[in-house]
Amino acid sequence: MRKPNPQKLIKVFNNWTLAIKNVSSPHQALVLYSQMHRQSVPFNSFSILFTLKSCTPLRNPSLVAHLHCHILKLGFVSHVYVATSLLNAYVVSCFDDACKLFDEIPERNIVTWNTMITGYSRSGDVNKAYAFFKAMTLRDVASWSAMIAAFMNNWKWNCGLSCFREMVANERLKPDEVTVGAVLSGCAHVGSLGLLAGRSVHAFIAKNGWNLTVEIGTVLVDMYAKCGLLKYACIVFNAMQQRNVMTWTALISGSAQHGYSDEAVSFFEAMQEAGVKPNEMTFTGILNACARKGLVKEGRKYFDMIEQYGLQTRIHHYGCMVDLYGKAGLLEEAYRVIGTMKVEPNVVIWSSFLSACKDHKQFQMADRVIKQVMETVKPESDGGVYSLISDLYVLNEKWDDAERVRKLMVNQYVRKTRGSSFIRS
DNA sequence: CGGATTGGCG
Repeated sequence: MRKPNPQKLIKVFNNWTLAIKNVSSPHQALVLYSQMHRQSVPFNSFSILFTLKSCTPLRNPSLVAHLHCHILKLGFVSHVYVATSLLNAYVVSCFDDACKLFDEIPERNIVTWNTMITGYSRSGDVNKAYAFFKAMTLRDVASWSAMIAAFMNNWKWNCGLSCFREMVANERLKPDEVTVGAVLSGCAHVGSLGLLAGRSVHAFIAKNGWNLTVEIGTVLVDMYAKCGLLKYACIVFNAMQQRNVMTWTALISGSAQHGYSDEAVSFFEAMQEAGVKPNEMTFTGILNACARKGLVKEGRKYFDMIEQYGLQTRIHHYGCMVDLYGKAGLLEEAYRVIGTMKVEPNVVIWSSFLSACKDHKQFQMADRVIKQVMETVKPESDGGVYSLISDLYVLNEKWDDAERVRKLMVNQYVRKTRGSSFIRS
């Protein structure tokens, strides 16, 4: 990896603000920012804006608070752009602080309000987001897109769709790529429930003669694939002029999700032939495909490929492997995978392993992990894994143990979020 | 001289 060199940027631009704008990491931006401070270079709104923007993805509340102090001292809170950018930084790191800041901002504009809609959306309070949306005297395309996304992300996909329809009906508003992107990713999120809506959005795109850009094409492919209409996903995919990793990943993951494992494998191979480099999510998709159909040999090959591509092996990847070996009855292998993990196993991993033990009646294998599972997973945080353990004891005719575990389960009606799909093989 | 905040990472 190349070492960042902020000094060089100053020489290149001979201008602190432009140097900050052109950094490639938040760290570089902060180095330049603190140097400006030390050398008493006067700040302007631009230098603060670029620093904020580059640090926002870090989602570090204390860093944001630190920058907030500087902004207060320099008197830039009254600058709408700076204040809004700061608000956005709080929205993604600490929403409570964002709310406090919003009340203190002396001058707000549409963008400031839009940022709050997204904030409430992210915190799961779609009603509050809608209250803000309604309270606005003027709304632009971004306001509508943010509101639609808020509905979609909070499972109010029918509200999101009627919001989109309302927008389309309004002559003065023109939905753009981001708007339909929000609608379509919402449709994809709810699976086949969103298919009808997704198709109507596709019709909208076609009717208006929009170009099938990479972004639009990818969300369409994702929507159709997640809804189980692989055929339509392929039609869109083939019609696209350009495709990127996300396009391929949408196709692969969608196929895997609906049990089209062989297709997923072919798509993965075709992607490699096309010279597109897979990312971590691509591997989650292809490993998921292998797990569903018991493609052990292929799964192992792809799993090893992750590091060959210089990517990190994430917990999802391990989860797929445990699932793959577990479903195939190779419990010893699954157990070995858990042992080699570089991160702590989570409840998903344990559930997957234990349910494989249950299916294959491998009680002694389950016994090797039960103690550890019960130590790391609290019964109130996940009842599902406790009922699995109890089931295993019952099947093994260890009635006392089964009873002991059952008593630990405080709430048997644990609500579980699950994907919805009517089209499932 | 210039250089701007928001809506979407599948």
